[in-house]
Amino acid sequence: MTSKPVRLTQRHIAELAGVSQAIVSLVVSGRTDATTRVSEPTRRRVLRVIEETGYSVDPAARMLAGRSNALIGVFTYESAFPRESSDFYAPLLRGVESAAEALGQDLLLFTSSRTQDGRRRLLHEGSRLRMADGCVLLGREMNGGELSALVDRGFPFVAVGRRDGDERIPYVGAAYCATVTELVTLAIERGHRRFGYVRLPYDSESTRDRLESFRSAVDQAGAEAVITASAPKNPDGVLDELAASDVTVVFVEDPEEASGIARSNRSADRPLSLVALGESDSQHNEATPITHLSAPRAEIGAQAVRMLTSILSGDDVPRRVLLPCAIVYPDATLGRAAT
Amino acid sequence: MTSKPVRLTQRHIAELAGVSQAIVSLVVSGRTDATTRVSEPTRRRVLRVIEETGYSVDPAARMLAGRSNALIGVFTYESAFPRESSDFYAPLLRGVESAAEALGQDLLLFTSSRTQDGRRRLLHEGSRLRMADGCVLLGREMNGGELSALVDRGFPFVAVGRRDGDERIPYVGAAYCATVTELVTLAIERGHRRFGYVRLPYDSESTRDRLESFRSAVDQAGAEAVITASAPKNPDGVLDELAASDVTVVFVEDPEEASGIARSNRSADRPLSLVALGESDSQHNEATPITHLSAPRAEIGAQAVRMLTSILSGDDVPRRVLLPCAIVYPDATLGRAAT
DNA sequence: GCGGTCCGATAATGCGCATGATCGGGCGCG
DNA sequence: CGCGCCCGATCATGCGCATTATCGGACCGC
Repeated sequence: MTSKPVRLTQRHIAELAGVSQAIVSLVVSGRTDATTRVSEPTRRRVLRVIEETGYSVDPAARMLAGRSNALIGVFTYESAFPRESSDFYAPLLRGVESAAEALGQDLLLFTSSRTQDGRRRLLHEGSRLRMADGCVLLGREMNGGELSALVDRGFPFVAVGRRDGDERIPYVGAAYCATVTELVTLAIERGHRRFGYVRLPYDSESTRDRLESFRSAVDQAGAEAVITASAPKNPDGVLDELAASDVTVVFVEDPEEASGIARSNRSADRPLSLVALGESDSQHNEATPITHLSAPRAEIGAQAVRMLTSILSGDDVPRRVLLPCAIVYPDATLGRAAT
Repeated sequence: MTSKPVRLTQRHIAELAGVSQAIVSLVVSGRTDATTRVSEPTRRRVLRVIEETGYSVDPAARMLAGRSNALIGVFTYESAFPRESSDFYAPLLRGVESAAEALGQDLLLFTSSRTQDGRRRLLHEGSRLRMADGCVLLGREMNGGELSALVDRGFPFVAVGRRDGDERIPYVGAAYCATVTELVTLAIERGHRRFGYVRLPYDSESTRDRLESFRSAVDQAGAEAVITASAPKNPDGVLDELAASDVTVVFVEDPEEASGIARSNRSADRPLSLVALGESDSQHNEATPITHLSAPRAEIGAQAVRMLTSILSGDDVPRRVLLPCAIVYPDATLGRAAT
């Protein structure tokens, strides 16, 4: 049963309705230009035939003929539907989807990109990026060179997350900076003077951003900062190390790790104050809340899509946007320092 | 700084390489037909120019010219990245993504045009369905008429989930039937004779499927079935009602509801045995496991994509597939009936 | 009655690519 | 030397649509 579908075209519709193909085109695209018009009876007749036949415009042809196709590319450096760090992608994609929906755009997920040690490559021979009008880029880490190359080629895109390497790169990110400073200030107010910081092992704009804001805020307040590396498997070790440094409050970059540390911490002799500089889905389910910073991921995704469509339509909009973060449970695990 | 999008075409490449456009086409599509050939030096020259310029083919044009584009459409009746029933879509999409990746296909998510009371419409004027080579359909409920219309138009697609309305509809689903029967048999073995069943309020193939298998398996065993409606807000009420009917084991369709009922149940005087006929993500985090049935969602999604590509390449493959479910924690909440 | 105007519809063209038809030239063979 | 052959490359066309230029007719005012 090999189906041989006779492709319906505007020409067919035109014949059935007794008009020219051009009229059909005008009707379906709903254009009511000053220079071109369709009489009401004709329009109705065409619409009726369309309805009866179930015709729909061939998007490829429309795109080729010069009109954009309302196709937004979504490139994720890792799997878009991961089992693990779903708390990272899921809210972003939710935002992307809802904005795309609101704008009448479809989403093109580049799943076919060849992979190099688990990560997808943005540019490679036969890249299909151009299939979309423009592209939203998602990933914790991105290759700055690739982004610059994209700019060079005039391909419209928006990165999600701060990318300061090349100033021509448009992005939407989270204003970690301000909120981290705010959190430090809060801790100072509550009497803390020695700050621990558990940092993530990799070095991206956002990690740097957070660390720098932390450092400078702590310095500014004349307090002390003790930076230590992440050790997800060994929360006790991290805590011991920091406690030995006499810190009274710990800032943890990775929210998952923060959960582990929080658990150890609760059973410690003298629990430290704890702040997570991020948010994981599991934190919602957690019985005991942690004071943490929350990036507006859904909003960031949505904003990225909106920025992209603005760019595509030639509007002159700000191309580097940082959205404010929230402080969740400010009183949960950020207590007063023992005096 | 409005970028001048100088669209690179095969003609440009051709000029730069000093050949004709046709040669470029042959090189990029890698066709080595018997009738057309390109000498090695020429091919290399063209490839070099392509590399230097970063050209890649315009998919719309290629599509229009009749070649497929390795583009798989994904249509979800609801949001693809929902906050709520993410346990439904997420594993399916994970499977879809991984299969697409393995097959070198990209994914086109139809997020545009949400028209009828929050549900997306599959067919509507201006549908972009045809931009994809074929389409995978996801959703708890689908409009059978629309599916038939798709078949009529010869559009290649595969539904996820059993759709028996029109026998021409290809699908990949879960073999609930066999596993529900298995679970009933297990309960019988453990001495249960009066079975409660908490059903979902809507009527789709899968709910019907489960209920019917339940009914017939219980009948077959000469046991009694008590069917009651879902009442997610009132687990105590449901339990009381069933306990009053002297049932000793309860089958709950909705996994979320099952969690609620399980909680009430544990604190009851005489806990009933409990079986959930589905799986939610929250069940993984739950401290106390529930005996439940698990549909291989990721595998179903992957299989749907594979079936679609097979159909597209004209292979004659089975078009209605049900994948076996698993029974998880068979001993957790399905105990022996009090004698 | 005639030029002018506006309305409604059509003809013609090109978007970028794939592909069958065509072409030219080098070479072997008789 | 001439014929045919095949390799390598080009030409020409059409996919379905949007769009511009064009056309014909009804209607207006003078």
